[in-house]
Amino acid sequence: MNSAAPEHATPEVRTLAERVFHQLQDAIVRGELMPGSKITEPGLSKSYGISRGPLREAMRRLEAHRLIERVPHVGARVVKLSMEELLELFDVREALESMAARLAAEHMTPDEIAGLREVLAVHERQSDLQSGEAYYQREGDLDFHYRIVQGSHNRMLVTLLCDDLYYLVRLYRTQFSASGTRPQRAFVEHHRIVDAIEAGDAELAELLMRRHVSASRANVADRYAAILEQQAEAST
Amino acid sequence: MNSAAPEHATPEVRTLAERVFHQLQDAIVRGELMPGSKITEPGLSKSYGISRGPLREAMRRLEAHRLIERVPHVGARVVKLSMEELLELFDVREALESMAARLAAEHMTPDEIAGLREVLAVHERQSDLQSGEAYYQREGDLDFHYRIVQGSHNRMLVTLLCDDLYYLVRLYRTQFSASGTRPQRAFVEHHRIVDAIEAGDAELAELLMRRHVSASRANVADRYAAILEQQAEAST
DNA sequence: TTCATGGCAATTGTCGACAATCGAATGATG
DNA sequence: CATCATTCGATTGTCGACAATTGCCATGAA
Repeated sequence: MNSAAPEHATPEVRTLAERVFHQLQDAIVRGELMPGSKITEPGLSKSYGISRGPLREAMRRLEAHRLIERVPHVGARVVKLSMEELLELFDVREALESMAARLAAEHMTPDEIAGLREVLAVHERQSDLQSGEAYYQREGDLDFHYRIVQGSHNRMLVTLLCDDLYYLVRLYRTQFSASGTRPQRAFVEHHRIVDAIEAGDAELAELLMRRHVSASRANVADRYAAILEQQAEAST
Repeated sequence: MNSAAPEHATPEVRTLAERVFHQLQDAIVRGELMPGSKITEPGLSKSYGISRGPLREAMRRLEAHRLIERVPHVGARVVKLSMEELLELFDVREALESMAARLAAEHMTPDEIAGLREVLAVHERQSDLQSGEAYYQREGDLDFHYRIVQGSHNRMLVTLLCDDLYYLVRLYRTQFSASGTRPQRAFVEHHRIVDAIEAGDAELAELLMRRHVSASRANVADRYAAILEQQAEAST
């Protein structure tokens, strides 16, 4: 019908509910629907031009992916993670992605490793540019982690991380992006992880990924503390 | 305090969809709806005496919890894990629960640790009985893991394991229950994990839990191999 | 026999309307 | 003036009916 929307590589849109689900997912991750804002069924129903049936189904899927929170008879609102919950998310990532790195070192194919190196090469070119850092921090980093998770060849792991948790990560990536020398260090860590995977050193890959995610978590925590302090100063 | 039976008798059933969701969840875990069997909306709608609206919502939630699989315009069927996927599930558990044990050692309160010891005591009394083993293998073990996960005080972790993955684990627990001396060894491992948690030794708790889940995985794999061999013999 | 094809029944997707429930504004009362 | 009960509006939960798509089965030809 009206295919004016910038649909890029839409995965399986065989039904209205699927389409509006992806649209809402994108709207939330891009920040168009701000965290904590309330969303009503009639409102979205009108703005998207569909009935409440498919919309409810889409919202149910968003709830399953933890992008919105619903309470019966009250309504739904876009998820708003507290700093505690954001750090908890990093703990889960640390556990899951270190396991993924271990499995990737054991099961990744040469083709997949080559693709991983290509991602690193792209990052290197991007990081030469000043403006490249923003991209690297925002989406490029996710590409790297995506590939390793998929390289684990563990469907359960892929579903949990790529389908469920990474949308949450993307939601807060812009807010607490890496700072200072963190991007450069992260880039080096990425290289070492790939080296370990290519060498088939599962234990090392696991250890490096664990430290990588842990360092990323610490960076976010530091940045949050800095923001808090700055706000405290400003209010005096 | 409450009995060791994992009857989360707090269904908090404020809506029809919630109720039929829990009913279906129970029916699947108890084996009344066999894995791989197809379920139709009109069928369940009639048998549960509700409209298709709430039923679809319940099925959406079941899909989110990975207890059923749906394909658009075709239908839904109860999930049927292959042995590969079951072992993948154990890998995820190993990563998540070892992290949970580490966090539990750091954050568990004395009260929670006391409750954990009480669970072990119940298990010891049960394992004295011959018939107790069955209980221990089936549900009692889950109690132990439940409490440690909740002791991590990490909401993300609790949701992922208790709300999502443990129902899958329960589905296949009856099929590949522990065998031989495994129950006794598992019991000893449980004790050592609690000791580590009580001592606040996070690293040790993490290591022990990792090995515990890994051993459990190996036991399932062995049992599966034995069953395969047995079937091969019978067919000759 | 085997394969393609057309129609048919069943199931899923979608819609609009009605009923149940909640939150907030309003007014009464100490 | 503060507190509480009540009413009202809006939103969510539920239902039945219609349209779209799928899989099956019979029919016929190579």
